[in-house]
Amino acid sequence: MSTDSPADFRAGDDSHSHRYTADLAQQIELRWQDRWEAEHTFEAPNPAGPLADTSGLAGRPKLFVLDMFPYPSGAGLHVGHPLGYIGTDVFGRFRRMKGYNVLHAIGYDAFGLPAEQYAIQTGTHPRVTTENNIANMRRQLRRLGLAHDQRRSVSTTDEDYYRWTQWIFLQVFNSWYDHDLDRARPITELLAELESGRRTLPDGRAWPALNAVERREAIDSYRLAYVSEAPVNWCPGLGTVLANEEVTADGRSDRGNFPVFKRSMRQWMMRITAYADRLIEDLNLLEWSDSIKTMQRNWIGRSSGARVTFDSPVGPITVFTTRPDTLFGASFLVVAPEHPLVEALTTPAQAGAVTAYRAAANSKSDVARQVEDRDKTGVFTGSYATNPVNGELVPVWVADYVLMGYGTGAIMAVPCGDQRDFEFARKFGLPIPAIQMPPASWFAGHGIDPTDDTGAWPCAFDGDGTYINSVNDSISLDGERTVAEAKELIIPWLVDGGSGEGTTTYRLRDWLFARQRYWGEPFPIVYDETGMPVAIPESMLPVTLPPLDNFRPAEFDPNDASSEPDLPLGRVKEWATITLDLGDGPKEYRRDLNVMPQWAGSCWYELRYLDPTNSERFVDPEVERYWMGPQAPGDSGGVDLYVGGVEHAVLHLLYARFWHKVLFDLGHVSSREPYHRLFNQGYILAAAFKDEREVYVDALGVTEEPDGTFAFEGKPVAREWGKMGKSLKNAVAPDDMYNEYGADTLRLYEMSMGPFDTSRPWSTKDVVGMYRFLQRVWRSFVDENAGSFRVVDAPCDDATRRLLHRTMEGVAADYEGLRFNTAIAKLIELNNHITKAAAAGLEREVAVPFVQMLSPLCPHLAEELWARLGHSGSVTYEPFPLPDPALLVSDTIEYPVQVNGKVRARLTVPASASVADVEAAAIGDERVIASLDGKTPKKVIVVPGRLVNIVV
RNA sequence: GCCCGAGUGGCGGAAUGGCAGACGCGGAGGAUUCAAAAUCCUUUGUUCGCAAGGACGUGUGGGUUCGAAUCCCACCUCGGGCACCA
Repeated sequence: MSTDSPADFRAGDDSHSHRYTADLAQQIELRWQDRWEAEHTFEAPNPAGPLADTSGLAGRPKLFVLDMFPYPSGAGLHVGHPLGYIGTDVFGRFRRMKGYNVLHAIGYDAFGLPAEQYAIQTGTHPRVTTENNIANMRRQLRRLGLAHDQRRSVSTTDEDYYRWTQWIFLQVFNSWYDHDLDRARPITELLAELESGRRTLPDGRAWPALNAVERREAIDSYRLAYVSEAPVNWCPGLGTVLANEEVTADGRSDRGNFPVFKRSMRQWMMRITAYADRLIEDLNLLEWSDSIKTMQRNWIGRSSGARVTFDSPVGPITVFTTRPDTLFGASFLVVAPEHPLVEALTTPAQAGAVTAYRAAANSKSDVARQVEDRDKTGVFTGSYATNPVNGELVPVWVADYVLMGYGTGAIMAVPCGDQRDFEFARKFGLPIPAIQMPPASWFAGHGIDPTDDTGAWPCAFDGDGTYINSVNDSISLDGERTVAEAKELIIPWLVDGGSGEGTTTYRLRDWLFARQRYWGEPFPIVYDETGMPVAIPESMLPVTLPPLDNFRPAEFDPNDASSEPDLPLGRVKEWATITLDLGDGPKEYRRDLNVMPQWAGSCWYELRYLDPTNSERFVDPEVERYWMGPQAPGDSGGVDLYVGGVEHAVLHLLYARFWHKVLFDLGHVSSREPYHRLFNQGYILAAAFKDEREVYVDALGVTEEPDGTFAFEGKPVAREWGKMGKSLKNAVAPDDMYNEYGADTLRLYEMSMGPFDTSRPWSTKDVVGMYRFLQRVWRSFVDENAGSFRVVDAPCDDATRRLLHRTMEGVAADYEGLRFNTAIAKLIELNNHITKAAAAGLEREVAVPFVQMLSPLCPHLAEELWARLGHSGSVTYEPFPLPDPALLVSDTIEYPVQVNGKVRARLTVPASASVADVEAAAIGDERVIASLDGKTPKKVIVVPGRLVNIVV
């Protein structure tokens, strides 16, 4: 038997000419999709500007629901992609019926590496492939019946769009971070402060004493977007540098899995580190899952501690530590091989060893340093530094377990309290003085007797213990106190003595923003004769991407760390220079030849959805305030519901929050955060099959053998599960599902598979369950043989009415909580009841709310039935049915009666029965008496409305 | 190693302190059909029993409770994130 092949499940023709078949579904669906478009059904009015229609707003609360910005793939959509889109569509449609003005749109994140690589593969210009791919994706999404406002469907590659991406870049470029006010401000205000003398430069130079070039350099050093020579991630395999966030833990590109090398290069950076604290603090304002918040906090990696200065013969060495309370236990220093003082520290006797060690460390990639050798290596420099708490001379070592990129690139080693230092000290025979006495439990846990002789310790001790040996003339930490208490004692002492200060460091680095590729937004920047960047005037935006036939990047050996970036835009000689008059007469300028990373366009797209046709501003402030403004004092504002996969936990979500905060600081938006509520939907997984060469075979061609094994073309293959996609050869196209079952069935199936936030395996053979459900629904309304409408005006019976109203209550709550799978189960139960109860015809009082409840999930079928019920308009804005509270409570209650927790009988009593009545009835029940077997009940628990439990 | 999340029938899942397995797939039996597909009806956790009915059952072991899939502790397995970050 073949598995997962749509052809095997094709709904066949049959003699019932009025049955709900795939063909009928298709007719209905296409008809309603055309009508929605013609009637502009899903266009959401703005409060101002070209999309304004204030009559449509009257009294409606707003809802902005958003899907993560999709990349229009050349392979088209598979059924895994629309899972989130269907969920947001159902929710949006439900809220429309609850009276909301709902903004739901989707656009295209079409710049970037994948689009360029696809173009290279197909030998077609990315402009062409991108447009084709977008057209195909629009077609596929339209066929799903999503209630999107088409007017708002932007693409990052549209000149009207990237003009504003460049404009925002200039806002960032023309801003600086005022740490006193804790917000970004225009660079012009900085200039004014420096000129007036209200602010002085950090290095103490006087502003009037600087020449014009020095002044520009000083200003440039404040900008939120700046060019700097710094270690970057160079990826020859992709021909570009990458942001830290785009490099995996094992030192490879997250796209393409190519090796990445640390190299020093001059590159554009964005000062996201200025926002590190706010990016952490404002997480508290957001409705995001704890796991995503934790991932962001971890990525930013804030740790508080102290900088402590150790004097040395060649000058002070500053170390960063999170445990200044352990200073008395610092028995040596370790500096990174790249530390600037290494050369000076090295004594002639040690020169050979140090030079060799540095060379070896340098030749190893970061990957090798971090992954291959966890075994500690290092060499002594020959020099000693002075521990400020006790004046002891401690040796200074060089070791590659200390990273130049974190803290100060130098550490004080406290081997008794830090496992890495402990291992290092053990290996090189360095002293391990104890400065804390661990609790007895710690010794017991390691099976040794308590001792302050660290020679007996199996590992370092990290925690609260009794401080010992931590005394000098002016301070004592000795005695029982927590780590936090000890830190509070030592930091003021360090400050008083001028040997240290409390400080905070971050793992987060500034965002490397330039890419040496073709398919991206050009920088709106030129360089003059000084080589310093100059902004292109806003009036000249957009800086359009020049046409280029040979847009391929130079091909490098992915392992060639010494290769140099080759900028495709540099090939357009006539574009690379430009004559401009920027106020001092026409001059020739060199253009910036980098392009922006793909993240740029997705950092602000939700704002453009709000006001896509505005040619004056990136978004009208009134429109932004309406859709995204804070809803109450202290509210962050932002998108009401943002749905997407968890893979953007740090990349997109961190960058977009950063840009949004800059725009907020500059007064361009009223919301502090772009995405108020984030919901991570699960993925659709699918079986993938590998043959004996470990190569994936087309899953559609795999058959299941009677013994439960799998075969492809007669040969055995092994099954595994993975995200649906091209690389695993297990993609199922939505187009096939529309053809075999219709879009409503596909929507229903995807929503019924499981909870919205968990991943679930796709199973084409299961789709038929939802198809049968819709056939039964149709059959309830339409006579399959005659084609006549079965809805009658007679009232329904009491049991049906009660079930109907319970369903109204439950389905509404499920939609609101994004529990679409249980909402569907409730609708199926109601329909299963109807098919038995309404044999003579379906009562209108059931039919009307049933269609309304079904419509968010299956809008096409619902519209069709709604029309047959006699309505001329769409069901989209009909109020969602409200249950009658009186019908939600019943006259009688059935109590299960347990004896010692096991159900032994059932008891039906009037709802008005008192606890005592229920208890008496339970004890008197003959089945209960039989179960008691003559024993006397010790206790009888009656939970009103739930059950009775008798304890013997 | 550290931090999250999850383990329930043959399968996807429901129940978040109160009748375990809603709903769907698959299986079994039946209706329809010349036959099949499709569709419809009945049934379907395991096990003992002719039956009535009983026993067992939510990864494992313990605990709290009248009562635990649900809460607590320990462990096992799987998935995700971070990882020489001082």
